[in-house]
Amino acid sequence: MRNPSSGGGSTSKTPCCSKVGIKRGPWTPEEDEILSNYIKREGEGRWRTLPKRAGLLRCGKSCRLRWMNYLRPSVKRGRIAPDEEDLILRLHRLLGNRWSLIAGRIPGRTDNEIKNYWNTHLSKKLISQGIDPRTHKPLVLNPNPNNSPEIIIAHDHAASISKPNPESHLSPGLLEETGGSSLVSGIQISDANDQLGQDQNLVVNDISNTQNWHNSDGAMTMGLQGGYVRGNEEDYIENCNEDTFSSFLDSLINDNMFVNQQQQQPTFNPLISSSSSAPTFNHAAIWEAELIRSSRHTSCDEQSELKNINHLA
DNA sequence: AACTGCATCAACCGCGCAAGG
DNA sequence: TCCTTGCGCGGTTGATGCAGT
Repeated sequence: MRNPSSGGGSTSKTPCCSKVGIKRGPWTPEEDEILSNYIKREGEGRWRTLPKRAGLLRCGKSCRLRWMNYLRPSVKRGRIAPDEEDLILRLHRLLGNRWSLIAGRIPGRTDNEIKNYWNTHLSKKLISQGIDPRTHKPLVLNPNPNNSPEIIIAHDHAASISKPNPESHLSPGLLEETGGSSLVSGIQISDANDQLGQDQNLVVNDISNTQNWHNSDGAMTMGLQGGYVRGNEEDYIENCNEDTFSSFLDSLINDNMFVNQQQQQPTFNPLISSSSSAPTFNHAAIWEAELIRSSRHTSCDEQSELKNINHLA
């Protein structure tokens, strides 16, 4: 499948994958059975040593991946249902390419499966609808008269593809608004070329005045206006808990939210807008930071969280 | 039947984070 | 405080199957 010499954790961090004699490529039914039986007997974990203990000529990472994405009893096989697709779309708009978080809210689906489905189906679907799959905002036609029509990414895409500024005091994964317009409403579209550099300076040097955040995927843009005092941000984050966080996220993916917004904004398109009412934005900003912080520690609460979205899934 | 191009998805890769020594 | 180890994540690759010619 791949060149064995090229990879597999060539660094010291994952030496197991570079060992000679480690099998790679597709798993055989026999290997699946060995792995399944072993994990059912001994439980998950200790992936690094699991292959040796189980008698498999695989690296630990490969075993974990196979179990997580295929062999786990809870993994649901088969096509993504329309309601699941809808949920993925909403969650992606909120969370960006945080596939594990998205998968954690769709029972039986794995991050790998959702990621693949997104890349092969949903992103193309959105593009065909004139929506940037990364930002969930409308693609804009480049009015360049010299060339044939060209689709370019809307204003804030520069932020979505740039790396977090290490000097920023925002949490990793958070990026400041670098585009040319406010996105508080989530539906305001601006010229892709306007004043990018100026805004970048604004962000770096005067972040306290920046009114909008969005994450590294540009998926969730949130205003800090409307009375939110940035100095209280840390308090908010420190005092929040997983249950409240879960409730917040659930509220964001709840149908009622979109219904209400449509009532308030007749032209509102839930697929392309990242908007919400101002109070929600304030909370969203807080929770986005918390989301980043907790992104690697949500599994322990996922069961309870899943209960909260059963009505959606 | 043979070939080509495209779509799909399982699996791999490299990186970052957290925990422990 | 530093280093090592283990784990998990998102991005990417490549084998495979299918449709079209």
